[in-house]
Amino acid sequence: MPPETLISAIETTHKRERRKEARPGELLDAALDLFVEKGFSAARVDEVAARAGVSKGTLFLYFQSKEDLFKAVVRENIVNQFPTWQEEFEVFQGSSADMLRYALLSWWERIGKTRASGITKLVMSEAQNFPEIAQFYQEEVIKPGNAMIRRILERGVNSGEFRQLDLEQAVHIIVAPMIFLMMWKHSMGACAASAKIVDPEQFIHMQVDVLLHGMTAPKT
Amino acid sequence: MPPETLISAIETTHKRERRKEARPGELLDAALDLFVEKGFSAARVDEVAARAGVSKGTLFLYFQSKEDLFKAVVRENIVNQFPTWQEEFEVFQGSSADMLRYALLSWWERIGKTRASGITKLVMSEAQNFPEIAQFYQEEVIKPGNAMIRRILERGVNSGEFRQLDLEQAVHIIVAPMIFLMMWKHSMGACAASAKIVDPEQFIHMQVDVLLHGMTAPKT
DNA sequence: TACATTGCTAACCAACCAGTCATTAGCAGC
DNA sequence: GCTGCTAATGACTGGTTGGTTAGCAATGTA
Repeated sequence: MPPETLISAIETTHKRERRKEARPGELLDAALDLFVEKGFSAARVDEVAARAGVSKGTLFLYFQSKEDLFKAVVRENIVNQFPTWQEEFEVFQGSSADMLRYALLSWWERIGKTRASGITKLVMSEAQNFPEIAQFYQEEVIKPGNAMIRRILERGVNSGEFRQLDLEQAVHIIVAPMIFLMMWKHSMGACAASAKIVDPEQFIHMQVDVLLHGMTAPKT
Repeated sequence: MPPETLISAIETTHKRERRKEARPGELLDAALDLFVEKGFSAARVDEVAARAGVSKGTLFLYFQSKEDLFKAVVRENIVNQFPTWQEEFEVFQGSSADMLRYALLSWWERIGKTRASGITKLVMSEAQNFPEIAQFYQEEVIKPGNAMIRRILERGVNSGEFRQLDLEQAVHIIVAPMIFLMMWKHSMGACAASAKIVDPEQFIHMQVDVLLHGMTAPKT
C-alpha cells in the first residue's frame, strides 16, 4: 500500500485549506514530476493530486482534463523558455560555430539537464497513442524550436562559414543527438548502471566538434 | 465496438483448428504488430490473440506472460539478425568510411525500415516503467550492437583513417541519429504530416557525410 | 464406432482508473 | 456568532485488463 503511506506522509499538516492562487502552480509542479516519472498514460491523476496535497476533484476544478493538465505543463516548462533564447540569439556576436555550440550547451542547461527533458521524451514515446498531444507539441514546441536552429545554420551558410547545406535535413542532424540525449537520460540511462553516458556535456562538446570537423583524420 | 468487428472479420473462416506448430509464429507476428502499434503496456494481450486467430487462453499456453511474449518478439526480430552482420563485417574489404556507411544503410534496410524499428522505440519509451525489459534489451541488443559499431571505429582509428576518438562517446554519436530516426518514424512521423522527414536514406547519407567531413566550409 | 490425447476456448477474477457531482467546510463580511 | 459564497472533497460510475482454469472438441488410433 504505497499510496496510503505517500498520501499520509504528505498531508499530515494541512486539513482543508482554501488557496485558490497557489493550487495551479502546485498541481503543475506535481504533474511534471509524475508525467516525467511514469509517462502520460501511466501517470495517475489521483497521484498527481495527492502529491500536490489536494484531492482528485480539486485537480479537475483547475484543469478540464488530464490532457489539458499536460498541455499546461508543457507551456509552463518549455514554451515559456523560447522568448529568452530568441532574444539571446538576436544579439549574439561571434562565429556561427560558437553560436551552435552555445545553443546546444544552453539547451542542455535549461532543458536537457532539468526535469523538462522528460516531457520531450514522453511526447516522443506516446505520440502514437495520443495524436492530439503530438499535434499540440509539433505546433508549439517542435516548429519554433527547429526554426531557431535553422536560423543559426542559415547565418553560418550565408557568412560562408558553413558549406552549402540542405537546411531541412541539417536541422534534423543537429537536433537528433539532443533528442537522443533526453530519451536516453529518461529511459535506459535511468535503469542499467552500465547504460550511463558518462557526461552529457562532454558528449555535446564532442558532438559539436564532429559536426563541425568530422571524424576523418586531417591530411598530413 | 471495434474489437468485435475485428475479431469476427478475422475468425470468419476457422472455428477451432489444432495447429501446434504454427501458433507461436503467428502469435509472434501479431504481437510484433500490436507492440509496435500501441507500445508494451497499451498493447492488449486479448487483441494479440485475436489478431493471431486464437483466444487469449491459447496465447498463455505458448508464452508464460506478456513480458515473455515480448522477449520472444525481440529475439525473433532483432537478436536473430546479429550473426549475419557479424559475418559481413568480418569479411568486409574497403575503407572504414565505406564500412560505416554500409553499416548504417544496411541497418536501415534490415531494422529501421521494417516493423522491428518499432521495438527499439518501444523499449526506449517504456524502459522506465518496465525495468526488467530495459535490462533484457541492454544485455541482448544494445551491448552487442554497440560492440559492432565500436569495432568499425577501432578499425578506422587503427588504420589512421579516423582521428583519435573517445570510442565510448563516438559510438553514441554514431548511434544517436539512428535511434532518433526510429523514434521519429514511430512517433511524430506517424502523426503530423508536416513532421515527416523527407527521406530517411537521404538523411543517413548526409549524416555519414557530416560525420566524416563536418559542416565547416573547406578553406579556399 | 469408441476412446484417449491434448490443443483450444469461454467464463471468470481481482484490481484498476478518468471524470462527475452531491455534499462539506473554510473564510470574509457583517 | 452568524451567513453566504465557493473551494475542496470523495464516493461512485461505467469501463478497463492480465492472467487462470474447467471443460469442450479436433485429431489419431484401434
